[in-house]
Amino acid sequence: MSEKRGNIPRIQDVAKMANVSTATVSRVLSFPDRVSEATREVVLQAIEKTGYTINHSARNLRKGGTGAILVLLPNLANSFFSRVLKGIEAVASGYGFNILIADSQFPPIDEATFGNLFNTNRIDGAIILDGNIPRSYFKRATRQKPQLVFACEWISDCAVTTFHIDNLAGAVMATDHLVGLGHRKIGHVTGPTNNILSQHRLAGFEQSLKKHNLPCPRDWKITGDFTIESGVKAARHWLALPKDNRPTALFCASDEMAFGLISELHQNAVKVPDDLSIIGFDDVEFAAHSIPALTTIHQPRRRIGEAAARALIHKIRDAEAPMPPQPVFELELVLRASTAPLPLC
Amino acid sequence: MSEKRGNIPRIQDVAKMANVSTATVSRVLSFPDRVSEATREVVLQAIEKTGYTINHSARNLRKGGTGAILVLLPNLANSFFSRVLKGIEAVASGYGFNILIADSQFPPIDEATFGNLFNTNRIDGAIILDGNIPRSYFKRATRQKPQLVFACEWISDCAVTTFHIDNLAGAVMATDHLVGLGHRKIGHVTGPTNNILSQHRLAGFEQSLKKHNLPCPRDWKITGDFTIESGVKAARHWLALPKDNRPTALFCASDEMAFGLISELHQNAVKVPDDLSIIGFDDVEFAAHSIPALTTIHQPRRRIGEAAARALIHKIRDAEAPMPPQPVFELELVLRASTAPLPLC
DNA sequence: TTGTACGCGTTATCAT
DNA sequence: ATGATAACGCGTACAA
Repeated sequence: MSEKRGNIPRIQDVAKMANVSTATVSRVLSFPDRVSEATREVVLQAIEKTGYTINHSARNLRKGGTGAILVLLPNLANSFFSRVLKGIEAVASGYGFNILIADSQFPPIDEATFGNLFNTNRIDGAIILDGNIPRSYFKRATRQKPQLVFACEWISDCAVTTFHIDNLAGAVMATDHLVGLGHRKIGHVTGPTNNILSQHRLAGFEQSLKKHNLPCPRDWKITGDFTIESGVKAARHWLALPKDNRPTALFCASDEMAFGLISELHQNAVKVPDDLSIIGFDDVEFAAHSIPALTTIHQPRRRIGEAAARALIHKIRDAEAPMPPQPVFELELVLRASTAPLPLC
Repeated sequence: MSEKRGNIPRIQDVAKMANVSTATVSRVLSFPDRVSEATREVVLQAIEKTGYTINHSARNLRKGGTGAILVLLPNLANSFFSRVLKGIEAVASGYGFNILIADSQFPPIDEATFGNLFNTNRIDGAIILDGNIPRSYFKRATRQKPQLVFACEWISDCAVTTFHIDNLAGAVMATDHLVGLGHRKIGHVTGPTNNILSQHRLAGFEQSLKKHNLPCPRDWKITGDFTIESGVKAARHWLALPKDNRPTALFCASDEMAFGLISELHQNAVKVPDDLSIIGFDDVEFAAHSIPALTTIHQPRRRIGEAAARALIHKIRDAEAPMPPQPVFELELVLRASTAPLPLC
């Protein structure tokens, strides 16, 4: 009860109560092994009694770190990312790191804001889930750069560790599925053109079609941007196509777009999957409960977040140490009700 | 270019370059007014040239704060909360605060973890979005308690500022809507029994029925827990009710439950709204694009988050200052396709 | 194994 | 208006 200073207990108070030096208390906290059983016991009790907890500002100042990591994601309101974030949060908080969150797309982040965030004086490292941050942002940032890891998305030709699924393979799986159902006219609703995921998924789509000797006119590749709204627009695009020559199946680069698409088609009395088969990508929560339930490609969002966080913390602790091998994230085709065999007639 | 120490520029480097003392540099940063126009100019240039950025650990240590706020939410993977979080993030980062995120329900937070988080040595304040944190957790926490604000949910009889909509009024709006459509047999799918929101929404539901002299048998109040899965279960409950005496309309305490409900009904060939009208609560993203589009009560999630964050920061800056008046969050009945007039036959 | 003493980078206080 | 300097609380050489 005899602490100084507004009664918030400091390491000194513990030291006094335990009749040891502050150094010993510190050691008990950081390297319990370097302290004798007996004194450790006493110190631990004193900590308990005083209610002492470490002052992170002081520790970080002393150690030259911040104890914080930045998570930069395109859109916090998107449930896909919040799942990844959950994985990150779980491991980061386990290691005692704070999380700094920032949106990069809504609204778009400018260079000044980015520089302000991506700064050794604020964070020890960053997990970036947006592959469209301009390269120049990184170059101009402070000379001393925090550790960096990409997740889900990434910047090509950039020697930075990244954690993501094999998007091309996933797109092949999805397209193969449609082909397997007998569809011959297959279209694709893409993500934003400049997005790396869009590009890989488009490539997978094209690779599958080529493998099966199937054509894909320009008109059947509809540009979207991953959002529900762009799915709605894609539906209008499809509706405007000539009835005798339009896709009987569509591969959407995101579940969200598939939802928008199906919803708008429904407004126009087009039945999924009877009139048109639709497959999505991601397997968000809602895919299992939409009407019709959405066939899609599942990716382990949470595990990706966890892996990225673990790797980043590893880097922060020892920048030189070799990275542990990157896990392979398994993909899974989840069969539900939005795809069906091509009617024979 | 002549900084010491691993070339990360410190306030001293700026001071030297500008030929002033460190104190002056500090003042330029914190109280520009207390410095002459001329020197301010020089210092600003020096800051620019050196690429100096503030060291938050040092500042926080000196100031006796942490620069971080905790956001404790029931489930990060729930899109309702991620929207609120977005509002919080926007204002917190604007004021230079870091955000510490933690899940309180998945998995349930234990007292030790909570105490570890809710600690003046780690955070300056907390925004709690979970009304089911046991009171004892707060009592036992460190004597020095961080500032606290509730949002969305809250603990009753607790003299803590909270930001939330009028849930009872919202429930009345929803139920009145069903009554207005001619429904006389109206049921309710509740949230978890111990949840404050569930209780208020249930109260609103009952109040509206009473006002209209409508009965509500026990069987028509179905206990859920806000999740999609509990909506599915509610559907099975409804299906098991006698066909000649079951609700023709259902008010769901969350959109998620409404989705699960509709999805499961669809599996069983029950048509919404033809066979059963359904209204939700929250107006999450997806409500506008589900099939059928969901009639629901809209609440301004992002604004709630912003208001809570602003209030908390206000408290942190000056604990004694009177709180600004709490904004009134407007509710809105959003009419879509999941509710319809009771058929006359 | 333990204690002493200094420094981490900043800001508040007190001078000037 | 500006400068010198003493804290802030902790970790870690180094000495004992």
